[in-house]
Amino acid sequence: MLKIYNSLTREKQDFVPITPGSVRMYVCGMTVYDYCHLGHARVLVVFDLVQRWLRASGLQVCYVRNITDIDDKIIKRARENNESIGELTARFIRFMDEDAAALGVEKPDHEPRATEHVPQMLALIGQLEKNGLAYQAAAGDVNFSVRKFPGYGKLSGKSLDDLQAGERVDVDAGKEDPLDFVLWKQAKEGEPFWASPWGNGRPGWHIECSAMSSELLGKHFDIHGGGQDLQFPHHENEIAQSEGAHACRFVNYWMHNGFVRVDDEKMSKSLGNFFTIREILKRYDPEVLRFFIVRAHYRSPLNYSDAHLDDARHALSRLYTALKAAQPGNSEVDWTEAHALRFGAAMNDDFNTPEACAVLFDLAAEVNRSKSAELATQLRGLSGLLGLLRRDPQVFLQATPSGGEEMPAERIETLIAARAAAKQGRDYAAADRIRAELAVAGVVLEDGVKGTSWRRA
RNA sequence: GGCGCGAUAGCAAAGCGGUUAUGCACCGGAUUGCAAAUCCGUGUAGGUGGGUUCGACUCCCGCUCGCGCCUCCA
Repeated sequence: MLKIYNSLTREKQDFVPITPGSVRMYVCGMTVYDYCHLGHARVLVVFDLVQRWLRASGLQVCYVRNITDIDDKIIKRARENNESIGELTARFIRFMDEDAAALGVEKPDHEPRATEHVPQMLALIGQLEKNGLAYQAAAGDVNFSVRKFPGYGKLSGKSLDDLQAGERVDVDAGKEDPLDFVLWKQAKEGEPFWASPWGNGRPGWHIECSAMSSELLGKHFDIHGGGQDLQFPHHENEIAQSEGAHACRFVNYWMHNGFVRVDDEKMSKSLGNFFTIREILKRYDPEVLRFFIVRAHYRSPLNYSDAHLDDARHALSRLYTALKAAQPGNSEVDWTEAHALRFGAAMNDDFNTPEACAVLFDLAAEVNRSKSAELATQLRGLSGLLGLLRRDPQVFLQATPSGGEEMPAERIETLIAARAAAKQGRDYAAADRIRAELAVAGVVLEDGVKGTSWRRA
C-alpha cells in the first residue's frame, strides 16, 4: 500500500485514488523566461519519479505539468531582449524540454500553457464573481476576497489574522483586504492583453492552475505537487479559487518537494545563487545529476556542491560496474525476489528513494559476488524504475562530460595496444609508463582475463 | 513577530524502541607482474539537558543552533 505525505494534513496517509486504478496528478511547472536551474531540475525529477512509481504500481496515470508563458517577468524580459513574448517563451520551452530529456524525465501527458487557456480562466473568474468571492477594484483589477473564503490558510497553516500582523504584506489601496490576490490584471499601456468582461487585461498567476487543472483533470483530482515555496501563497490561492468556484473538494494529496541549497541557503533566482542545469551538464553526466537528486528524499533539503556531485558519480559508477561484470537479461522485474520486495516497500513509503538506492547497492554487491544474471537483471530493472542504469555500462563509464577535452577513445585504445605489446615482452616498466600517461589523462585501466578495459576516473 | 521543518559517524544520507542501513573517503587482508575493479574484515554515529521504559539515535518536554514560508520564486 502506497503511503504519501500529505502537506495538507502533515502526515503520511494511505493513497486511495478517487477512481480505483487511476490517478490524476497536476504539478506546477516552469515560468519560461530563463534557463532552468537545479531547483527546477529537482521538481522535474521528483515528480517524474512519482509518476513512474505510480505507473509501475499498475495505476493508470494522467500527469499534467503546466507552463506559465505569460507573466510580469516574461513581459519584462521580452522587452529587455527586444523580442516578442512568443519568441522568448518558445525558446525557453525548448531549452526546458532539452534539459528535462537529458535528465531522463518522461514527458507529462499534458503540458498546458496559460496563454492557451484564457477563456477557461475567465469562466472561472466569472463563477467566483457570481459566488461573491471576487470583486473588481477601482483600478480595474479583479481580486479574490480571501476573507469570504472559509478555510483560507488550511494548506500553509497560516491564519489570516497572523498574516495581517506580518510586516511584509503589500499595501494596495484597491484591495478590500491587503491579502486579497489578483485574478485578472488590468492591462497597462503597451502590455499584452485579452478582452474580458472586466476590460482588457491578463490573468493573475494563480488562476491559470485552477483553470487548467479542472479543464484537464476535473474539479476534484488526486495529487497536486510543486516546490515547497509554492505552498504559500500559490497553492493556498489555488485551493481558494477552485473550491470557491466549484464548491467541492479540489485536491486529495498535496506534495511539496524540498529546496536545493547552496551553502545551506535556498537556491533561488532572487538570491542569485543558482546554477542552471545546462551549466552543470557541461561538467557532469546528466545521469549523475539525476542520481544526485534521486538519492536524497524528495522532502529533504538537498545541498549542492561539486564534491557532492563527484560523490554521486563514484556511487553511480559502482552500480554500473556491477552491471558490467554480469550479463543482465531483458526480462521484467521479479517482484517476488527479496531485493524487489524491499525496493517496493521503500517506494511505497512516501517514495523513499534513498532507501530504494540502498537496496540497489546491496543488490550490486550481491551481483558482484554471485555474477548472477538474474540478480543483474533485477538490478537493471529496479534501477530503471528510477530512470537510472538505462545505458550500456561501458558507455557510462567511458563517457566524457559534454564539452570536455579528454583524451579521445581511439588514442586510448592505441596506447592500450602498445601497453599490451610491452606486457607481452615483459617490459613492465614501459607498460607502467603507459598506464601512468593515461592516468594523467584521467583514464583508469583495468586488466582482466578478457584483456584490458578502461574507464574515465 | 507569526507559522513550520530539521540537527545521525570525515562527507553525504535512510530506517528503526533492543539485532549490519547505504554510498564516498579511510584502515587491514585476499586478488594482481604492479595497479584498478571486486571480495572479506575492522573502525568511526545520532546537538544539548531532563523524562517515559527492563532498554531510546528512535517516544515526550525544555534548551541551543540551523533552515524555510509569511514578497516573485521549483
